[in-house]
Amino acid sequence: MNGDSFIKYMARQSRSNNSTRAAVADKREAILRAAITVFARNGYFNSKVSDIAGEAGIADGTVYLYFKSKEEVLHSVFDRLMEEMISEGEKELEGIIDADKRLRRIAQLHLEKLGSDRNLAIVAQVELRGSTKFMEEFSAAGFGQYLDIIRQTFIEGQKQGVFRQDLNATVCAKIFYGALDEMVTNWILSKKSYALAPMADTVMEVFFGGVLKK
Amino acid sequence: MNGDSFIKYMARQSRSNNSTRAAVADKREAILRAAITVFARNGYFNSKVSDIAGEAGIADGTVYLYFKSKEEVLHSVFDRLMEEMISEGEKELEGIIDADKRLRRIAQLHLEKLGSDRNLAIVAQVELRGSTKFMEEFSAAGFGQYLDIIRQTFIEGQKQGVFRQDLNATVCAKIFYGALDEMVTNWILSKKSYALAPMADTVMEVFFGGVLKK
DNA sequence: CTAAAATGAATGGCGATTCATTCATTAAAT
DNA sequence: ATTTAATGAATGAATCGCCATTCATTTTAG
Repeated sequence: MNGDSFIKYMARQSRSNNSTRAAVADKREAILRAAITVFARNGYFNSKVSDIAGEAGIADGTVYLYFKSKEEVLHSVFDRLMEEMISEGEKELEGIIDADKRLRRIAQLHLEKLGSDRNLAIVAQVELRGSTKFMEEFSAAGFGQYLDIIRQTFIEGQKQGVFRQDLNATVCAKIFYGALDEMVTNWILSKKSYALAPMADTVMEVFFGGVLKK
Repeated sequence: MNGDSFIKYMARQSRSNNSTRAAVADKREAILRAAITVFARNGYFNSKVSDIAGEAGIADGTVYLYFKSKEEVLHSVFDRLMEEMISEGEKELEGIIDADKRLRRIAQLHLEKLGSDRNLAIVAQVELRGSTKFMEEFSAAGFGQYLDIIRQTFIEGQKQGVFRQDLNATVCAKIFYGALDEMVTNWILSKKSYALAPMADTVMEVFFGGVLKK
């Protein structure tokens, strides 16, 4: 009748396969994925909880069995993203000693991560900045931590003697992050479809060598 | 009784002093200023029209005599800002020939403009990005134009032989803009109060020369 | 059969927008 | 000059639709 039936049927099927704990995690996961899709499409404030539920193939009320409020859903999206970016980053960087190589790897990972999920990128770029309230919470938490990793890496590079010592590490970290961030923003806005990750090379080229002819 | 009387009295006074046209412009202006203050404090979606009216010292309904809707108020804020940045920029750049000097001046103007009005900067950085809808409208209009001026300047620099010719002008323009943008974002989020404009120097230093030790 | 999970209709509050009314100002009439 | 009428800007209480959240009922699982 209303077209939901197939989705709902599949949801029941998959639930019945799993242990309770796994099923709970799955459903949370499904709601988060649905939320990312819906938020990316309409923005947080224009998205209805019923949209998220519909996208996830569940009833409106079910969302509230897994999240306290609509706002908590958005929070959870960010929490998980920052957690993933930082932990995946740490693992990837483990073996790399040279600060310049580390920075290059961070740039690649950053663009790979967001370039691999356009909806997630939209939510991250758009909604995270969508309210100063959220920004303040995040600049104090995940985002500040992320920027700090870049800053520390830069300072390391200065100690290693590969980076100019006359430059302020904090500002350089912001320039580095800002450049990457702009690549992502333009990528999500662009009508053309192109790969995001390769742009890391040009960013590093400029960040390391500058644009002036020698 | 309700504390409005003085403000309302002044409003009436000022109306009676001016020609109708000037009075209309003034009131529009007052509403826009109030909106910038309120949007900066609460974000667009959390701001009520009655908040804006209250901040402007007028009745709720009066807002609708000057703007079709709440959304149009936000739009007008952006329209005016982009218009100002581009026209002021063009005027300032008139006498400057060298592309590197032009870019430096653009960076200074950008940070001076937003650094001189924190509330405006908050609305520009946060709300403009706060919905894909707005972003799309603006990347097609004012913002795209702004980025293009930077790109053209870069290409000019390549022709003049001051910038490396092996770099993609579009990407370099984005890096340049992204770096500036990040300075502004961090500035509005920071609890510390510092001057934004001087950071243009460090940005140019890195953008021109890179961070690697020669 | 019992407990847990899911449902979705109903609720309640909020806030953008409207519009009947007020009132200062200006124009017209005497 | 004084009174009267017309104007339209401004008001703010009332409206109306929307949507987050709740909860009585139903379905599923063990």
